Amino acid sequence: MPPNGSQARREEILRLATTTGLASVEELSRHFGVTASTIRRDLARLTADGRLARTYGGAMALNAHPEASLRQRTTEAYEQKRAIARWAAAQIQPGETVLLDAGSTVGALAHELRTAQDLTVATTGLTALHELADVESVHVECLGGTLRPLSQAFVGPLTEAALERMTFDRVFLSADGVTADGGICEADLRQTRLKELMARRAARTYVLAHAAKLGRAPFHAWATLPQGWTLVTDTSAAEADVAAFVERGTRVVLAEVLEEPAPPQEG
Amino acid sequence: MPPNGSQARREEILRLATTTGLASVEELSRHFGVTASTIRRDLARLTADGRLARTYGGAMALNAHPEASLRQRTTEAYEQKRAIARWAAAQIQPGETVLLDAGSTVGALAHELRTAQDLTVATTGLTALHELADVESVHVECLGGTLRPLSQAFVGPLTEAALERMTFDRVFLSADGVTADGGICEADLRQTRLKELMARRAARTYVLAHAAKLGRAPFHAWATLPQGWTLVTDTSAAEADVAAFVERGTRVVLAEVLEEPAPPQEG
DNA sequence: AGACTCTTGCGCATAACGCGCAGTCATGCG
DNA sequence: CGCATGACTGCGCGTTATGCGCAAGAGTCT
Repeated sequence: MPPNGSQARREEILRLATTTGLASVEELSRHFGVTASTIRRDLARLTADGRLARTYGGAMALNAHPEASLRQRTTEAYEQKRAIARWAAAQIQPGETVLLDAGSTVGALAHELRTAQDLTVATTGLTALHELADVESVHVECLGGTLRPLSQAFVGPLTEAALERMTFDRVFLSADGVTADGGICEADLRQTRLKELMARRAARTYVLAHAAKLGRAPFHAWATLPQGWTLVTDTSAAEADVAAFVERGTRVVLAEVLEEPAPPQEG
Repeated sequence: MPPNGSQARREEILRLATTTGLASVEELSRHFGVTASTIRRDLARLTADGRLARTYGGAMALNAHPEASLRQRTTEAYEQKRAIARWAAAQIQPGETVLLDAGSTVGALAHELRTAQDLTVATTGLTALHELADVESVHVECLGGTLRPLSQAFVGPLTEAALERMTFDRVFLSADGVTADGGICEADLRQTRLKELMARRAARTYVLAHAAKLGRAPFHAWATLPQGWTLVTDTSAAEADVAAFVERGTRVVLAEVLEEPAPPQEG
């Protein structure tokens, strides 16, 4: 027997919500033979614990489980990342095969590619995989490998072996930090090594990194890229940062954040 | 300029909801300089289109996009699948390395394994991957390959190549149909070939299929399994169906659906 | 036994909701 | 040019869900 009646009911509510996708207060109330108040209390508690989301007449499952940390990262500097992703998506020609790294900015690119038509996408990241999983018009190849929970990225021998079986028109890399002389900075040596391999398998290499990542070196593993790569950042980048890259012969693109949103005419 | 003022506002609302994660009616009302009624109308429309979910004071993003078809499959015969998954999870010993197929039943198994401690899971399915992506105590290996959107499964040369680099203590396979003489029935020959390979790489093979799948052959691609595999189904299986498997020397397990849920005392 | 915690049901004030009506603006047709 | 049409918005009202306080029941520990 479950430890506690009310606790068990909450778990069951959670289960119903995640499977059915939605559960109304009234339904739940009838199902358990308790008052709507009790159900409401349960839902309030579950919501407070961040385990589901409240809707008007009931509750719904939370996409939740992973991505709590990732989603947060996705939202920060979202406009910049989106602008970068848009520019990157525009570079891709019909019929090409591209390689997408893990990371939120590259994830934003994957989102842009949902509307693409004649395209093959290979990826080492779970984010891109998830973005494109239901898109029938895009051929998706997953390189596989060991999943790193934090970055939602695949690394290791399987990934590298898969890489050796493919080449790409373009590769889009993410980074924890980028410097003009060092290249890409990451937390994990396996990850930097993989990025180097990825760059080597593609005709054109792009690094997608919004302005805040330029000149930053939060970790100590580095990936050096072959000459002729393109840094795609946003217009908020400091001129000095950009200049450092240009001096080294790196092409720098400043993606513009376009202000399509409605007029915020505060009344 | 966007086509229409109200249309643009709705898109913006949607964008705010997906990035911020949540947007209140009042905030939106102030942001756009319109009445709460208008916002409510927008939200109602967006909700009706299935593009976001309504909450009490506002709206929130919908995890939405994938799984529409998959989630539906997940819910049907859910109790049976869960019982099967529980039994399967109980078989796995600490320190083992197991291989999980794609499919909703195996996905339920992956869900059960979220609480496992010392375990390595390899998978050819996106569902299992997603279930275990945020679980730090489980080591996850993705075999990669071509993603089939419908079944959310990886197939093809990359998957097979990755398989050749690993062996497993147990493999848990899904099936569109199972018969005593034919084995596993699937829609795609690549998928059946892969399942055969998977079975060959594991010391023990389990096929997870709820009662409705027994004796069914909805498609015409077949995977034959090596002797000594175990069929895991539920107690609602017809005796004749079960007998057919037992006669052929297949071990059959009937997982019991336990009725822990609250009394459905309809008033 | 008595105090305490947890939980539940009930009643009520409040806030959010949906709906209908009327006014505005742009478009299109006679 | 005038008027009908459709889309959109603001406003008011009745309906509904919500949250809170209070009291009662069940179980536990001292």
